Amino acid sequence: MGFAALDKKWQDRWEKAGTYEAIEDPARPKYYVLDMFPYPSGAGLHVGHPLGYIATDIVARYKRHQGYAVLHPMGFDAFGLPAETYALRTGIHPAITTEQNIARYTAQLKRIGLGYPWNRAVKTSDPTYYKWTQYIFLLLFSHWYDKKRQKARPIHELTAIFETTGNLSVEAATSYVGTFTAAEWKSWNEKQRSDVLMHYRLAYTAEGMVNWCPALGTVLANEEVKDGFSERGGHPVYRVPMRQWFLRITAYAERLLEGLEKIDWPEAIKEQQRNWIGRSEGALIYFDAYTPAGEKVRIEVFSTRPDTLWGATFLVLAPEHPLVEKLTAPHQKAAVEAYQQATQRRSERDRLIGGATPTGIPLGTYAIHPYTGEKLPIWISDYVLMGYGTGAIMAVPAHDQRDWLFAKHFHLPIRSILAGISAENQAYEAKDGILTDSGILTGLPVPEAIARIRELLAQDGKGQPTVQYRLRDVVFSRQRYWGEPFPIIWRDAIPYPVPLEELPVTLPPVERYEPTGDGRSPLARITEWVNYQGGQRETDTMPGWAGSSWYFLRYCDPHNNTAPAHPEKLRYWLPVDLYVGGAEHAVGHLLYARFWTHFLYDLGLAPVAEPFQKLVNQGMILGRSIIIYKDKSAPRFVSADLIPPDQKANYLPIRIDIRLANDTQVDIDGFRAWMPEYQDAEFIPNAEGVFHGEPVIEKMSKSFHNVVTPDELCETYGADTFRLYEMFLGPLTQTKPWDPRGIQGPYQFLRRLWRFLTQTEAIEPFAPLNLPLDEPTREELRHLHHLIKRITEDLDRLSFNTCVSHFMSFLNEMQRLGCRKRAIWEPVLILLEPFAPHIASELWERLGHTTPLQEASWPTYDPALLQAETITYPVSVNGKLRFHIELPADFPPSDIENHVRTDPRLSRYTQDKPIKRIVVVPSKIINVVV
RNA sequence: GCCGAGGUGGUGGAAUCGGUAGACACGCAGGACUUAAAAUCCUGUCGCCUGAAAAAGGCGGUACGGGUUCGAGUCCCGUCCUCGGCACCA
Repeated sequence: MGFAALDKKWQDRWEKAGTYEAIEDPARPKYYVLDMFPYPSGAGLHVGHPLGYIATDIVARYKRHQGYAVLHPMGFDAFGLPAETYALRTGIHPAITTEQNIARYTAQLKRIGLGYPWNRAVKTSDPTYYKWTQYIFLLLFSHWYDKKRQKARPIHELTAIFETTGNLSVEAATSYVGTFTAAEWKSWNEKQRSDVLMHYRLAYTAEGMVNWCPALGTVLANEEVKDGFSERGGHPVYRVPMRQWFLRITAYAERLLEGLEKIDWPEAIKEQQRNWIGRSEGALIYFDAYTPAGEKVRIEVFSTRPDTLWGATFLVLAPEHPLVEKLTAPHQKAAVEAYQQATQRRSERDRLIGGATPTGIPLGTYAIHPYTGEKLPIWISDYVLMGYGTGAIMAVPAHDQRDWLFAKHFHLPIRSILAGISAENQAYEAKDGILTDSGILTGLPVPEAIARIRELLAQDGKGQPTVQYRLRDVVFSRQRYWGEPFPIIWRDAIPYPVPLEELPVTLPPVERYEPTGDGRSPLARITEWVNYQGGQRETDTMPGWAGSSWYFLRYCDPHNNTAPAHPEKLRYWLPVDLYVGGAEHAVGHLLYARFWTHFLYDLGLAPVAEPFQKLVNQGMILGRSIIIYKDKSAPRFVSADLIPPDQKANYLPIRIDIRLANDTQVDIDGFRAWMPEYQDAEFIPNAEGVFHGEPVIEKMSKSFHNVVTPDELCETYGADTFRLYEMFLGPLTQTKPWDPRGIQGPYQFLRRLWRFLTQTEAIEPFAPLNLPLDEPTREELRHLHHLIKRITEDLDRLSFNTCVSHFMSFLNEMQRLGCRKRAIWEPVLILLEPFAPHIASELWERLGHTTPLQEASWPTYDPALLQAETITYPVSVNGKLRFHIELPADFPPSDIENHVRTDPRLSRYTQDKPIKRIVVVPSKIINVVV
């Protein structure tokens, strides 16, 4: 039976009729259900990709039947590295490859019958879209974060404050250290002011450490660097400071943390975001130190355990700490510089992992303990990171394991400040105990000591209570071609925004896609583009996640040419009620999108701060590869079932194209044709004359030859079978293997359904469907209403796999009863529509309906009908099930106990012991206790 | 090491508030139809035991060991294992 013919008929018709367009309707409640839009790669979709899309499609259709105005859009995250790499190799413009891939994706998605409003599709690489990405960037550039008001404010309000009071009264999220007065501000020139403002802007440039590989002439990602050398080519890589764009996401750390409490997301993702933000409370402590020249400087350290101040025996600075140079004694200068250089070679990531043996160098100078006046030696070590806290710590080896290791290795003193605690063999890190030898803190328990010292430090001007976040400002520039250009013009080292009316700044055509030799993006080579009205354009581009940080807003108003989206439309649709996608975006996209939405909320441009009310992570679908074994010493393949496990080492495993296998049975001729180099190899089948491969469950990938595409399945079985099977595979959130055999189940179900209702195998030609008009029996109605209840409830809790089972059970039951009655089956078609829209629509039309099935309203169930005429109670004695007892539904509950007591079967199990009591749970169970 | 999720037949999985396991499907076995195959339909399918067999019945069973309860896959405590994330963050 060719269901594929039906697919085409209905897909064409839906497209013509605009069946799935989303329409704002103030009279209806709205429902916004969103998929994580894909990056359109050259490989196309495999069966793993659409899992989430099918789930959301089902939800969208279900909500539509329930009378909601539904928005369920799709688009493409179209900027990205693969298209650029491909362009590097072939010279074909990424825009062309991207366009082709999008066309392919779109066709594949339509083939599955997904009901997207394609007129709302967004494409991040489209200038009409990235115009607004650039616009939002400029908003970030022109705003600062006011900690007092807890929101972003325009930068001109900040300069107004500077002009009247300097920065003394400003509590901002800033990297500016120090204070200035209004007079000072006014005395500065434009460049000086611009530099100061850079420390306040939410999008700013700063020197950031990057992995620079001179031999390759490019900047590398952390993942591309191994032990200081490039993964490709093995060239040395240096950590060098380069000017980069950053977004001040740290300004929103607290709100991003708090916001998690209000949203319905998987605990695992929330926890990851919490860890990523990494809030910790502690204190800044100021240590005075003297340079070899006698100058007094202040070292600020951060500690979550300020109570251990009396246990500090030395200070450690990050090698890149700005005070290192000043504080280095002359006799240590050479060693310190050598150490700094060695550190530079290693990426931050490697520094954290390495750590078997501590390394470090003493500066030869000392810091003064703020309370005891003791001289503490100052060291540098790469276990202290410049990027966290202040880049300097007070080392308390007795109560911090890292400090302990360091102190042991360099024979530095270890001093426990907890009564009765020895730190001889390891650090004691638990936050309990009573302090000793700690001046004014002596005798206090740890928690009280922490509170006390935080107050004291502030009182004495020797420090202050602080909250630190692990979260860091995020690098926002890439030295790449295929991304959004920055709408920024540099003049005399001052960045100026491109005027709004000149947006978008479009990506110019370029002849070569490689980065330039000095680590700038390919755009830097196009002088006529770079030079602009006496200035130079910014030549970096934005990272891949820029466009995906707000696309869900654009869907609400995708063609707006005067704003990212009209506030009224955003107010109607937002927030996203259900967002489905992979867990790999836990701390990337999902955090950035929240950050941007919080920011736009502050500006009144988004109606909510949290964009995604409910989030669900769909599980991965794994592939099933087939491996065949070749004798290592001869051109001979041996059937897998003939090889004892201990002999496997003598064979070379080769993955074959999954299409050459029928289950584990291998098509040998097919294999020979597929891999001609083994044309003449010998194949040894098992005793039955069959040659077997061995199945392996692993990621679906082209290189494993185990990719199954939705297209081939839709052609063979029809889109509805495919949809049903994807859902039937298991719970949405779970990782599960693709079993090619299992598709038979849903396929049989749909065929059986079709045959049973139409009484024919034939799909075409179109024939009216005459179902008996008889009154359904009570039993038939009960089955129907039971189905309605189960499907509705299971859809509400996103349990799609059980829905499919319910449909199958129901058909079994109706076949057993021989019930084809119209009154029963008509509502079932509505229930089935979200899952199998093509077949359900066809049957609906054959029943004589002229309005589309999609507009039918969802049936409701009658609880009274679910009540059976009799109730069968399981009767257990002392918890063991013994027999069943059937009672009329209206049997008075109070009489049940007596009824059971007199049942002749009971005595057999009570063994004449007296009955202690009888527990009756109405309509559930009866338990006799003896 | 820390955090999170989970462990149920040959397989995918079901059991929503604790209610007396294994729904639904795959696979497998047997049968009907067929010259045959495909397709379709029917029967069986957690293990062990009583029974010639059908019927019927008994015992054990949801990673392991305890506990709470009339009753535990479900709740509590401890142990083991698997998967995912983080990992010198002071």
